[in-house]
Amino acid sequence: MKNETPTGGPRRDDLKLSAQLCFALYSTLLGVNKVYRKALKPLDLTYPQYLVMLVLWERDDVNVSDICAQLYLETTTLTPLLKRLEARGLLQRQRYAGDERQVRVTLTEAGKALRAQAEPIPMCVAQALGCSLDEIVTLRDQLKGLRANLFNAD
Amino acid sequence: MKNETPTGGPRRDDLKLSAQLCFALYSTLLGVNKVYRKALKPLDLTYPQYLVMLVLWERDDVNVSDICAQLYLETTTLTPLLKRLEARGLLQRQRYAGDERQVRVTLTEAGKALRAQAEPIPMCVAQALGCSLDEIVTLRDQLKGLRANLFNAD
DNA sequence: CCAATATATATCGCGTGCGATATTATTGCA
DNA sequence: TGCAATAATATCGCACGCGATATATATTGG
Repeated sequence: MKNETPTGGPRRDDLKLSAQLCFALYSTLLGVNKVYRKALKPLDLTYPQYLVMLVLWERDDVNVSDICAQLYLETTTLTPLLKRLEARGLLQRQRYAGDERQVRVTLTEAGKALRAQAEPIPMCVAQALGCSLDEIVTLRDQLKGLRANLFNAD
Repeated sequence: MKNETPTGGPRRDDLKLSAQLCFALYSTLLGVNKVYRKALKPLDLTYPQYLVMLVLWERDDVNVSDICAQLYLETTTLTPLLKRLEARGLLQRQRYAGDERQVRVTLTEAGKALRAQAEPIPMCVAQALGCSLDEIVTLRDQLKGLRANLFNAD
């Protein structure tokens, strides 16, 4: 027995738990965004914009789909976001000569300089999370597993 | 020693872990939305709209701020969402006679009837999550703790 | 070599999600 | 009582996030 109905599917309570986990994820992320919004206000960056900058600070000169893959986002989302960062002078977008379909994204000096200003962000976030390192690591790894399942579903 | 610097703050690696947890949350939720989008397509509901319907199916005739509190959303987000559901004929919004500031939300017959169509949703989601019950419960409860911290941070 | 196919990015439309602000109703206090 | 403070909801503007679709370039098969 355990968690199976006679036909092998999950029980009714199990289904509720899954829905509860999803809502916990949803509502917790609202809180994450709230904390990042406050922390990023001095930089005038949104959380997704900050994620893009993190990618570029780690490795400059990547194409759009590289960023998409790393951040689990669609080009549909990234193209306008990148254009906004370009308009602010933080990065440049230019067609790649070797393959004119690709657009290479590179940091400007202003984009590189912003990294220094972003230094206190992780500390703000760590303090807001306020939970133990062990818990953070476990949670992170469980979420990675969940994410893999969700993106592979169908 | 352990996880403290001489000044008592978190170490550099700890900060990275917090950021990694936040990104895991962010990207996992993208997957959750993806799964719900597909499951909810026959109902023509978004995930937040579905959450509102769940609230109302559980307890009808609530005011806007009740829903806000339950879903961790601002009225700014809910008002337009509720107006869309009202326009679709799933619910009604009317000022409460006892306190004209409040707006009471009640399900229409169509709104109640939609519940039957929503019955297979939790199963779709449970299958997509594809992890053990124990893990789901643990994750859910850890996230609740995290959420409380995040919403209480400053 | 050239047409069919695949790939990379962009455009459009719509629904969140929230900060700043406005509006109306209620409450509290002098 | 009357007026300031508070509360509940709404409006506006902007940035995601993605499905559907378009466009341009590259690749592949005949």
